[in-house]
Amino acid sequence: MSKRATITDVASRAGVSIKTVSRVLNRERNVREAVRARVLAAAKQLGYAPSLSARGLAGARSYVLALLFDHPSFSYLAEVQGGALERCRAAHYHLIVEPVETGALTKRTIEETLASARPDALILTPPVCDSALALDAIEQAGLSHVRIAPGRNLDRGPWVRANDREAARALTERLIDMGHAEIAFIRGHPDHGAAAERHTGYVDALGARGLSVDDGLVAQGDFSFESGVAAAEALLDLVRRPTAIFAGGDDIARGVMVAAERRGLEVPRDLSVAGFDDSPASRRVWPPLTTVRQPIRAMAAAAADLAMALACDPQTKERTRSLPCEIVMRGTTAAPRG
Amino acid sequence: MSKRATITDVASRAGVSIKTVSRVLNRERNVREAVRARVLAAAKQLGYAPSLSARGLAGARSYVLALLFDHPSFSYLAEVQGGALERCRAAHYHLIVEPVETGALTKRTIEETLASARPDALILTPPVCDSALALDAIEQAGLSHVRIAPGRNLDRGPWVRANDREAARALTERLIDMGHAEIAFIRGHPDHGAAAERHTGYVDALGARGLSVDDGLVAQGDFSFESGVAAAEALLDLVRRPTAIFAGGDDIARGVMVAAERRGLEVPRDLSVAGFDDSPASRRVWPPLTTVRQPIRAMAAAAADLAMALACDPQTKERTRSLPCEIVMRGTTAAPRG
DNA sequence: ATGAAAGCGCTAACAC
DNA sequence: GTGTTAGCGCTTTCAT
Repeated sequence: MSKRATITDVASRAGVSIKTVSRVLNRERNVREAVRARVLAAAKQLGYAPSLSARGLAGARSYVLALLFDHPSFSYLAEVQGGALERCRAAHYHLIVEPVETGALTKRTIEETLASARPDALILTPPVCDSALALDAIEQAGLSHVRIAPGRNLDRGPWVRANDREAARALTERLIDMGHAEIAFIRGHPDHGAAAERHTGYVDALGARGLSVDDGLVAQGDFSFESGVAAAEALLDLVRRPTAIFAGGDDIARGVMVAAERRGLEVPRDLSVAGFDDSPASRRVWPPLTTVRQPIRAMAAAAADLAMALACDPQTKERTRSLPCEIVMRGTTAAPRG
Repeated sequence: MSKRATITDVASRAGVSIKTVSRVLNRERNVREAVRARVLAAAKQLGYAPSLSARGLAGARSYVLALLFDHPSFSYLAEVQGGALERCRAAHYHLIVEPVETGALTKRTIEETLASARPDALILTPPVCDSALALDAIEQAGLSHVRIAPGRNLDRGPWVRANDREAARALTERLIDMGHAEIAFIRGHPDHGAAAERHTGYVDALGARGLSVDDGLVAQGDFSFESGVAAAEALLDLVRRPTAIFAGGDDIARGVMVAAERRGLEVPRDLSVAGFDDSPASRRVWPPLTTVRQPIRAMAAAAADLAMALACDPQTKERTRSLPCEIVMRGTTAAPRG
């Protein structure tokens, strides 16, 4: 339990003032190379590590990021946290994790749970990042934040998202290239920004391949399994039955598969189905679902980078980032018959 | 970005000194009820939350716990973290998460990653908690710690464990009560403390039910699938073939099931199999494996409690806790034939 | 039962 | 380039 070395110890050992030590540690300019080396050596010998508390108290930065989440799936939590930690480590930042109840979030809750820790910035995951109340409270508390995959309010501060539009376009083009001409699309929840993006990507693809967009082939869902069943039943009743259905979410896609089965249609022989999200369930259906995987870990890493950049310089220009998704072709897609 | 209220603001609003505010906040004695109420009201009106940095700098406690882990499974991480957070929340503590590479752990790494944050205590999960090097480094760094499910060095400080022995005993008794008289046991890795505990529980049960312990029915494994196959093949070759095999770990148990299948034995008709750990894989085999579930979340919660208690008072007497496991009877166990 | 004053270990202005 | 000084917002010790 030996007393920890302080900046003063390092300074006297190196024969300089504490300010110089501070300069070296914070990589400021105006330190001669010889002095820098001397300070670094002294710090190393003493096993010196600057105190987060003292830094946070004295300076403008706390070197702490907070990750807010609301009952995420195990895998989502692990991926997001892993991605953020990876970058925090590299930048000598620490990560505190804070579970929240999105529904119960108030200015007061935010203050109580976060004001004391004073992180340099918050990283918000869905669904917290889509709560206007949370955003209000965070702004009022004077904390900066970066959102991961926000569904709306894209104008309210920095965020990192997957490029849903581009991915939907790419997957649709794959279906077209397989030979499908009648491709239906089931949209996700109308309030969710990504749902619209995905639909736009689908339209992009049809246009790019010279196919006309038939609004009769576009149904509205809400990301739920049930909405998938309902929408698919309507689509499969059409005279010109689609040979492929691209669902804006994996749960919708599972609904489509059930509806197809009820109709006696075999997937993918009689109907190709594609989803979006690569949810764990998408691998546990048969055939395994063709879908789109979001780069969750990379998104979290990018969010941490943005958050730390903003902490250094609130004027940082880059405030948003769209990352490419991965198309995961599995068993539910094939060339149409005949 | 309004300036945050400080203890001085609260003090002047309540018409007392900052020391009195500090007393109220820290629940010290010697404050009149009327004054306490006045301070609390002022704090609430100002939305005051004490600064972690200032507290950590001035006082002996940092109100921060650090959770160390090394590539845990998604579910383990989520459970451990959830359990710890639950208690941190209640006590106004924060949790920082720190991934480590157990193999690469050195005094230097510990210092670099943790000395700066100065948590009041560390919570160590396997396998970090079984690294003597890590324990040395942590002790040298003067940090207190609580280990979750340590496999050895139980004398080196506080820990929380599942009551493996009692659980193994209970499950073995269940097998005996089903009618099994020839129950084999496959031990886990000899270096792992829990492996020995589980075996002891098995022996306890045989004794309690008046059965003799036949060392020929006890095989040595190492927690791996392969060791399960090998051990089971030997056991199933015995003249007096066991009617049940209790494996000291789920992976071993999966090996047993494969070995049984190769012999043309049907589980559970011809052979009952039980595992230990309730790993995700145990639910994904057929039939689903009878096993023992450790109370991971509760263990983490208890570890956080212990850690915070030690932070308040390093002399705290309670330094270890054993929590009961849950026996999970699934499809691999049944009464023996005939 | 309450208050005054002295730091904790840093960073930020400003001096030199 | 480098040093000096003044806090940051608390807890602690010691008065009263």
